[in-house]
Amino acid sequence: MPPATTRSELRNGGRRSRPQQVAEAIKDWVMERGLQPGDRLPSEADLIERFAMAKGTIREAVRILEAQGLVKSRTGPGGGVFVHQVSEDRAAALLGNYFYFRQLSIDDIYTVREALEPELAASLAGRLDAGQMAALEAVVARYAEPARTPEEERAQHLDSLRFHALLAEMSGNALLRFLIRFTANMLSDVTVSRQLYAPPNPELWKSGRDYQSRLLAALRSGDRDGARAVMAAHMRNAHRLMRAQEAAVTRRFLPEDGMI
Amino acid sequence: MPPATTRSELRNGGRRSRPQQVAEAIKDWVMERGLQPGDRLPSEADLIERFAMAKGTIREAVRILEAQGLVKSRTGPGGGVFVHQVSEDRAAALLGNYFYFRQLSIDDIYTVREALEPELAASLAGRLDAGQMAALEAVVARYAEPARTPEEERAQHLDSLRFHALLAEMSGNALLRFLIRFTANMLSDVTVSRQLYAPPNPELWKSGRDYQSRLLAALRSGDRDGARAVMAAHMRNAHRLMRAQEAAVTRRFLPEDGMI
DNA sequence: CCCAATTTGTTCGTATGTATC
DNA sequence: AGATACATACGAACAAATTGG
Repeated sequence: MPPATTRSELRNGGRRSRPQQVAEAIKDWVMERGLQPGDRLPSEADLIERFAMAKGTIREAVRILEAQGLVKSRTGPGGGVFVHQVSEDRAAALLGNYFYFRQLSIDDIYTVREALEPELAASLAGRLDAGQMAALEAVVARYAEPARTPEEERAQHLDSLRFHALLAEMSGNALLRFLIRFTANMLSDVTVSRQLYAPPNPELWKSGRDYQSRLLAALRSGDRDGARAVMAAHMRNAHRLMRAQEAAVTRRFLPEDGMI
Repeated sequence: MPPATTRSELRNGGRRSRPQQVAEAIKDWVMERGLQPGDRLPSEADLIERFAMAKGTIREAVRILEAQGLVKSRTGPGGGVFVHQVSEDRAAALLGNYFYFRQLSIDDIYTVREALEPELAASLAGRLDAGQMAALEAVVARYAEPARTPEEERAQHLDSLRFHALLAEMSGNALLRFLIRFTANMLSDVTVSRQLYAPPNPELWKSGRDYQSRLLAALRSGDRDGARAVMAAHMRNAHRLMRAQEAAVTRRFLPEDGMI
């Protein structure tokens, strides 16, 4: 943040608009001071004075940061603009926008899942407590019976994606966790909007269930390589089945999370 | 986009500010019409009229979309607000914000790289033309000589990250491409900010070079499994070396007075 | 329950900057 | 160079939300 009443010092490399410059300056200021989520930024009035700019300009700057999920503002006494930790939903939505004009195929997504999911499984082997194992088993129980209609089949498929999301949540690796949940969501967007799901198939259901139970067993017993291998086989199988339904990922902007 | 002069129809789930609602409405409008990059949105004046809102409100809405990389505005005649394809840099920056308060360790990043990079190598085996192979060889040539100073070592390390980024660029899988480049960039951010790089080590240099040349050979000959295996070994080796460096650095910075 | 203070949110009128013809 | 069309910025006033008395 520049000293009071100067609008110089706003490093303007390439014809950036004033709100953009101000947003950058605020971001730098937050970094330099090591501000944490919940910390309050100067009030709008303060910013107007310090940057010597009009209210609208300052507001646009704050909007930029807000759109990126970096700050949050509240009205009223004790209100103001606050540093905010970017939520996972927001980050996923923003990254999803990147792929809006870059059609991803089922193959593209599964190539990444096939690489990441086995590592996740391996990293969790022997590290889950009873509560976590129970939560996983509860999700698996949701498809204890083979689907009889396409709607049930679709619901089970989405449940199995939830299984992977839940597993990811148990990882201590924030990057791996985010990527696995992101890819699973991209995939579930495809199946929902394109109504892309397999017709009821008892044999498929049986093999899927088989993978899940073998995975849970390996996780419980701490069999790292076993968990990895089971998950890898599971992914290859799922990929093969989905490839049959090959379709382009729907073009759709992911909604931002409304409020935290 | 709502019909002219109505501000109803703005689906407001949970207390979103008007600019946010307008931004969402514009986004929906772009989706519904299937607008493409370069297509022009209604002028600011049009938007003011159609949404029946003040200039400032509309401008904040446009800023939100601009901050997300979805639109771009130009002044002057023929100017206006245009649909824009989110750039890779922008997407990477926005995703990077997500990890600002979620410190990633070297281990976290390498776990993902170890999973993804071998798949990239496998997918490219036998699919690169002469020009692409030449480009890769040119980058490798940049560290033809072992580094003699820590600065040279660091420069070579960054060059090798560029090698991976270049390789990623050749993938037809937009998701894999993005993720590999993103992880490589995160890694170089971490190593730079923590000044985390190995001291000159001819043996390390030799093994790194060995991996690269074996990888290029496998890529040229179309040896899919060979490329995957070489890259996997390369990643494991790099991970091991970086982990040692990280441990060394943190040890060096251990406080002498009991502070964290 | 109402009132007052505080802070962000919205509006309008006007002026300036910028690119095209 | 001048006219035109567009975004950009300013400033003052008013509205809404939240907190505390």
